[in-house]
Amino acid sequence: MPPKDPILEKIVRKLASRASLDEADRAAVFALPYVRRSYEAPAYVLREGEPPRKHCSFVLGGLAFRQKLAATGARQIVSIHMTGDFLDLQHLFLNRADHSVQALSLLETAEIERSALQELVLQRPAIGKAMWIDALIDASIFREWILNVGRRDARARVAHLLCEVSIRMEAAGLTDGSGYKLPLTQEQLGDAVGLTSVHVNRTLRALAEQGLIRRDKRYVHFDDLKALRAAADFSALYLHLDQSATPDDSGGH
Amino acid sequence: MPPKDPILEKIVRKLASRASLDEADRAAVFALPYVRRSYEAPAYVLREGEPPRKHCSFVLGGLAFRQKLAATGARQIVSIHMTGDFLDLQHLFLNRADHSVQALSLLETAEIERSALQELVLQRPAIGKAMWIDALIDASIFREWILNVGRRDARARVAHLLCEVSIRMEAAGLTDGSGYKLPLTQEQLGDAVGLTSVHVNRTLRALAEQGLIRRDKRYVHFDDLKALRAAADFSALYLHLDQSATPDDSGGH
DNA sequence: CGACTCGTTGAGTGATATCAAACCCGGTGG
DNA sequence: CCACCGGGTTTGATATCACTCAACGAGTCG
Repeated sequence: MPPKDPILEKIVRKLASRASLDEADRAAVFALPYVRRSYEAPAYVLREGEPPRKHCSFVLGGLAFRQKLAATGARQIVSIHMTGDFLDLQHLFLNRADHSVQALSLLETAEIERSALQELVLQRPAIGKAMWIDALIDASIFREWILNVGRRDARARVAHLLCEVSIRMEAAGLTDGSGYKLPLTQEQLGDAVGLTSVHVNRTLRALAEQGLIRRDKRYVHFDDLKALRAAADFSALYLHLDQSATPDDSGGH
Repeated sequence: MPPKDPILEKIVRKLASRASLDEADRAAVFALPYVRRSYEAPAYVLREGEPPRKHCSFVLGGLAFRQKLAATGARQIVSIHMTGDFLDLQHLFLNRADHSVQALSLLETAEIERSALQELVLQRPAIGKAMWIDALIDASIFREWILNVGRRDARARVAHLLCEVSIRMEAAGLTDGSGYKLPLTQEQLGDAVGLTSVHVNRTLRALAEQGLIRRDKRYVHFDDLKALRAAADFSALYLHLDQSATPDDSGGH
């Protein structure tokens, strides 16, 4: 067998963690045409209102976020993405982008042809299932964010975001669970939780004073994860982490 | 040909509006086993934390909503559903429910076997595509709600919800565009937009005083839809209505 | 006729926004 | 090496939107 492309290998691994792939599935992924690309920090991957791009991004490294704008000019970040995420699943079968996607740090991607990906998703049940799970988890996170922004106070909101980012980065192998370098400015943090950057600042300070986090510049460290989660009203159920660890293959074939 | 089941016919029509189905696709849908069921107003269709049900609901009539709870007991409604919606797509391939679904009014459904639906979605590309579109539009609405709750003031928030419900009800053939009977109590309205029922009440009054809506008990009437939409910062892009326009039922009759 | 739910209104409070200024720090150019 | 610059952070003072608490009214059901 020829040596496999290491990038497609990553995609295979990701999909295989969500549903069990047979040899034909793997071969189909390895046949996928793609190019590598990188985006500098505030670059747009996709702009609201545009028709979908010819390519779909799979994140190899770096961070990205989705955002929408209100008429007042206020911005709302609606999700954050990292290594291993597909950025375009949310538009895979839609005719127009309802939000923008931007690079948050230097973003490295594999750009896969959209039509080829659509084909795979529709024609290969196991791959389709894996992609469904990915898209559904995204949607679950959206729902949690509605709750976060709609019904929690500032303290819980930012604590919740800190927890989510921490856990997801850990799951993606980007940190251990004890802390990380905040990838967001306080302004962006505010845009993600529906607060002002000023208030985010005060809230972070309060969390630190209460001993829930420790900060050094951009780094946040969690000494008492349990207490932080309690303050955040955080339950990991909505991340459906069980579905990225152990594949179950009901419904496949 | 034997007379077709009128309920499965509805499902076929719905799917056909999203992707073009061939004869085999239609036959597969018509072969779906289902039972009718109805839920009385506050009944749960699905409870947060539970494993998925054996059946998936397709709404034939009435309204339903999704909700999540904060630790404080505060409730957040994260979406509203009506005739023609599938209620369980958001969990179709997940192992645990991350939110609850409840009947908002007398809810009439067709309950389709989950495994059969999974099978259809994965094995039949056209049906899979139609379901993808449905699920992705749900997700798009979630994103808009994050923006609504996170970055708009009370006036715009409730106006936005009024607009969305109006347009979706109109698209589902439940009203004309000029007004409708509010299906939500003010408390529920508040839970949907992240406000108190008291403040919703005042906000509705203000909208009425400004001539943006007219109210008679539970009925709301829109005289100046344009102005209301402006106040709501409403753009229908996120509903992706172009993708539900009833096209192409090739080979149907 | 109670008993209930839903809607309405008022008064007082509080959480978060706004406005404004200073500060910190890494980077750049003189 | 220093001066300056600019983005991000921090802090204070004040304003405001939405919440809380409380009461009452209207409709409905048993």
